[in-house]
Amino acid sequence: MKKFPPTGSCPVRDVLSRIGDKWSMLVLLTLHANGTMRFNEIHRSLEDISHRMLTVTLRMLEADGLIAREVFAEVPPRVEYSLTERGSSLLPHIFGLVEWAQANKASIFEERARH
Amino acid sequence: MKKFPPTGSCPVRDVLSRIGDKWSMLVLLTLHANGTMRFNEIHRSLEDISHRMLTVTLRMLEADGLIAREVFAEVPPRVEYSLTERGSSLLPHIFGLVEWAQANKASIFEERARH
DNA sequence: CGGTATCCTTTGAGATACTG
DNA sequence: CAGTATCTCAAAGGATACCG
Repeated sequence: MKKFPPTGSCPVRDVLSRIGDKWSMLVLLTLHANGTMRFNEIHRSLEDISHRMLTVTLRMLEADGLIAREVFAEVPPRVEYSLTERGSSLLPHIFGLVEWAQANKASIFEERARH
Repeated sequence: MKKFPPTGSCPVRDVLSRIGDKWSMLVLLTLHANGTMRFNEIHRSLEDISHRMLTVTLRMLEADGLIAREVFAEVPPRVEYSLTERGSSLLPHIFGLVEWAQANKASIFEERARH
C-alpha cells in the first residue's frame, strides 16, 4: 500500500501547505492578472484580506521566492510586488484548479444540497 | 484592475478552500494510488491523521461528491471509499501541483534559509 | 504609504472515551 | 471496525493602534 508520510518528513506536503493557505493563491493570481502591484493595490484587489494578513502572506511568498519585493526610497514610500520566475511557473497549475472549480461548482453545490 | 471577490460571493474560492484544507488532497491521492480503501486502510496510509479528522474529511469529500462511501451490512462493519468520476477529474490538477512542488522544493528551501 | 505590535476571537484539529 | 461526542488546546486570522 502506498503511504503518505507526515508533513515534517515530506517536503511536498510542506511546500503545498504554504500555498494552500487562505490567501497565497489569491495574491499570486492578482499579481498575474495585474502585473506589478503596490501593497494597497493588492489590498483593494482582494477586498476582504486584512492589512496584517496581507503583510504576512507577502512575506511568506517572498521567503519562498515566489514574489519579488522592491522598495523605492520615496516620500510617501512605495513598495512594488511582482511574480518571480518561480512564482510564474506555479500559476498554470493554479489555473488548472480554478478551471476545474469553475467547471464543477454547480454540480458540487447541488450535491451538497442533497446532504 | 482585476478583482477577486470575498469567499461568500466567489464559488471558486469556496470550492478550492474545501480541497485546500489539511487532509483532503492526501485522501484523494491515497485513494487514487490504492484504489478502493477501507477506513482504517486510509488511516494507516496517512499515518498522522487523527481518527476524528479522517471522518470529518471523508464526510466533506463525500458531500462534495468527490468520493463514494459504501457500507456493507456485516459484523464487524466494513465501509469502503473510492473516488467518483468527479474526484478522479480533479486528480490531474493535484498532480500538477505535486510535480511542481517536487521540482521546486530544493530551491525553495534554499531561499527560505537565506531569509 | 506601507508597514509592526498588540490584543482578542474564531477556527482547526488532537486526545480521549463511548457506541452499534 | 467504523464511527460519534466532548473536551481541550494551539494556531490562524481579524481589529485596532501606532510608527518611519
